[in-house]
Amino acid sequence: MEKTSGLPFQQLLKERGLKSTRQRDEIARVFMESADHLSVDELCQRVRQKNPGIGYATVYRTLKLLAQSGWASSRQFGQRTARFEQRTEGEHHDHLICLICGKIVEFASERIEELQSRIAQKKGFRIFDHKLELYGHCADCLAKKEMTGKKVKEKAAHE
Amino acid sequence: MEKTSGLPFQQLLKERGLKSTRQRDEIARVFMESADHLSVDELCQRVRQKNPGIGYATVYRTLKLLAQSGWASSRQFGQRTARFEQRTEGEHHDHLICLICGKIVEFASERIEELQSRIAQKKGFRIFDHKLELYGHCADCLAKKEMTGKKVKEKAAHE
DNA sequence: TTCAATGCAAATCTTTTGCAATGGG
DNA sequence: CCCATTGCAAAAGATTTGCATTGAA
Repeated sequence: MEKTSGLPFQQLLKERGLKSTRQRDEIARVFMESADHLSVDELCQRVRQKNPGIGYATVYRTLKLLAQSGWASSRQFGQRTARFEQRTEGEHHDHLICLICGKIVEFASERIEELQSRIAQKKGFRIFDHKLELYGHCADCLAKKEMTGKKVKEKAAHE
Repeated sequence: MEKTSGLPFQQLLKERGLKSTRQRDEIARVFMESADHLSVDELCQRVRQKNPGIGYATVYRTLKLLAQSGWASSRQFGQRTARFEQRTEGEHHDHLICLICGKIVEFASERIEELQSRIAQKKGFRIFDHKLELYGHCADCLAKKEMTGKKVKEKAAHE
């Protein structure tokens, strides 16, 4: 399985018959040097710090491009705004999400990764990313549920 | 691990200190006897066949309730409309998704399920549902990519 | 009776698109 | 030059919310 995210951005563009532009390069650059879980809005803000005038639409379009090429991947935990994170070659983290209070706990499992690759291979896919989310009730909310009849107030999807 | 989805809907409501209403009961009933991958819109249509006048908002609210309680789970493949499916006790299917053309292939892996349960248990969660999606390029799109420079037209996120 | 639930419409919010202008190759 | 890309503003949706009314308990 060859590395894709090691290639320079320009090469990726050429590979797909797309043009390299000031905006694309800048968006990609800023994205690549940013931390995890960036929203489109946040990315746009940062890009505009040095390049005012870059449009929201362009950020969306570039991000879509990055995602399709395996450089970025999007998550929508709270089911509102999508958040993007860089796809790093090795490590992944997955998430446990509480349906009541919205708490998110990260975890990682190499074993699961392996099984995933095997399945993908069998189906002829080349996988760049995966998303594994476990939904349920966290320990805290389970405890509260014991107090039957108490209405457990839900926390709004945040962040 | 006790079954939650075996309980009658009314019991679930009482357990959470909520009222049982004509609308809630009907929405839950119709939902439970429907097939997979129902959109909110579709569910609303069906409910209205027998109960015209039930509001969209109520369907959303009830569905949210069902989801929080582990009866329903939502997916957002194409990242547009959410689709809900009943959470059946045993079997799950997961998805391989092509980032270029949008193709979706289903698969199932008991082994992965097991690992998931183990992780959840370790973190104190009671899991009702999970979502596993593998993103990459399908065999077809990989083949097209060989023809470097050809712009591979993307299919709009559909359905 | 009391307060949660409903229905409607308006409000929000995210993401997409049409189109004229711009700029890469 | 030609056509893809951009920016803007408008559009398109999906989901949520405010509020007066209704209805369970």
